Amino acid sequence: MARKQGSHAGITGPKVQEVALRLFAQAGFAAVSMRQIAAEVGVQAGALYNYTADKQALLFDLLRDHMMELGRALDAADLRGTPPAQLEAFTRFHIAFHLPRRDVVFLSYMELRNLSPENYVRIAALRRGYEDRLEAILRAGLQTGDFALRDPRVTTLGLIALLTGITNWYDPGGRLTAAEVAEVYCDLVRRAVTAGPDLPERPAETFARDAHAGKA
Amino acid sequence: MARKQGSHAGITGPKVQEVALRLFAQAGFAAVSMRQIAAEVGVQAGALYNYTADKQALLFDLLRDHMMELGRALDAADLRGTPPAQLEAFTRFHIAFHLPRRDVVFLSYMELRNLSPENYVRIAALRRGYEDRLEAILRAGLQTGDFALRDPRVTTLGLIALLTGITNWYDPGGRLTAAEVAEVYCDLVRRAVTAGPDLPERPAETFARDAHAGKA
DNA sequence: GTCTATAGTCTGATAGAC
DNA sequence: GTCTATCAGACTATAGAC
Repeated sequence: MARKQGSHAGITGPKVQEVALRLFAQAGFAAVSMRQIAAEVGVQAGALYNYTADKQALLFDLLRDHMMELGRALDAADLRGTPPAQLEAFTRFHIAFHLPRRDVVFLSYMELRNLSPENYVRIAALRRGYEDRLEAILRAGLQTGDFALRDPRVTTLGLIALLTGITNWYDPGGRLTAAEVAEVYCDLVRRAVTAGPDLPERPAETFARDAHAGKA
Repeated sequence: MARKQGSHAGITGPKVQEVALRLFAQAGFAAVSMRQIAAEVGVQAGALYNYTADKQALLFDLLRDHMMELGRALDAADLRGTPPAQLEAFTRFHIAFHLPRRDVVFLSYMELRNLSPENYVRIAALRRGYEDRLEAILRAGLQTGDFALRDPRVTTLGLIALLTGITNWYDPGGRLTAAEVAEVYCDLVRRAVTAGPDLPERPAETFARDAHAGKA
């Protein structure tokens, strides 16, 4: 111990990402200094620049890696069956993926504004791709008549906000297990969009006059 | 014009709050300097300290004023009638109040971590009071049999996340008017919690074993 | 790959003139 | 109530020794 110098590639690199993620999530990107990160990693500030071009690249890499892992995990998930079955599978996938990653989820929403314009566009495109996967399920269910909803795009954004919001309050040591929370939310999501005999009077898609224009 | 000195109480004071809110929301509390705020207000940095004890008091005052105005506005809203009517009124109120205040809503979620512990407790208590108003409506609807849901507390937090999420994507110049968005969300909220003849098999409140313990 | 040292700039907050 | 001037420290990023 007490080694003050030497080569640690393969150890320091991942540790920089880990520490930066934790500190950014706790205090905010702008509030965390490169010296703080270096101190927790166990090196001097200058050494960080062997692993990142600058502070903002550190943030971008964290967000990009998160979004790409999300996409890969969804690809690997089993989202077959009828639209209601797909919706339940998506709901459970979203909760299961996001709940253990509360730090980076918080970062993904809070620190987009600290990305450069080009980097922002890249992250936003990845997010849009994920949203589109849910929207496709909702549209399929409209076609089959399983779902009744006024606007697939807005409903998509609403459901994702509903589900992602869990990460803001969930306490692993709290009253409910993650599985119990997932049950509550599966119910909410399913009932929010399911066509039922009690509510036939409203048109399914009142505001779809420009549904593919890109804007929400 | 070109006046460099003089007394402007009653003008500068509110302007400091305005500018601070806008800059904090745009760039984050930690990323905004007192000099930046002063420059946009049109004074020198030192003059700000006539209006705030320090930078953090500026943030706390913004959040406290917002939460107290929210409470007063809800008190003034017409939330009578059956639980379903109350729920629709709450939904419309929440959207109407939050949509024109996107900056401070964003601040209220993102910058809680930059409050001192005492200040955090005060803001959290105000928020909890607001959440409890919705939870009371849900519990009333469970009693009357109008609503069916598994957990009033979790459902409350879910619905608030759903509704508040609108502020993250809504574009006043976009495809939908605020009134149209409100219709979509009224539908989602109502259907998510309404007891219907199609879904009688699930218990209304499976996880309520500790519903008043304080933790979600 | 990590160290030390440093350049150049910005920070929150205060003091005292007017 | 606002100004100017200033303190003491922190910041990102780089240079060069090892």
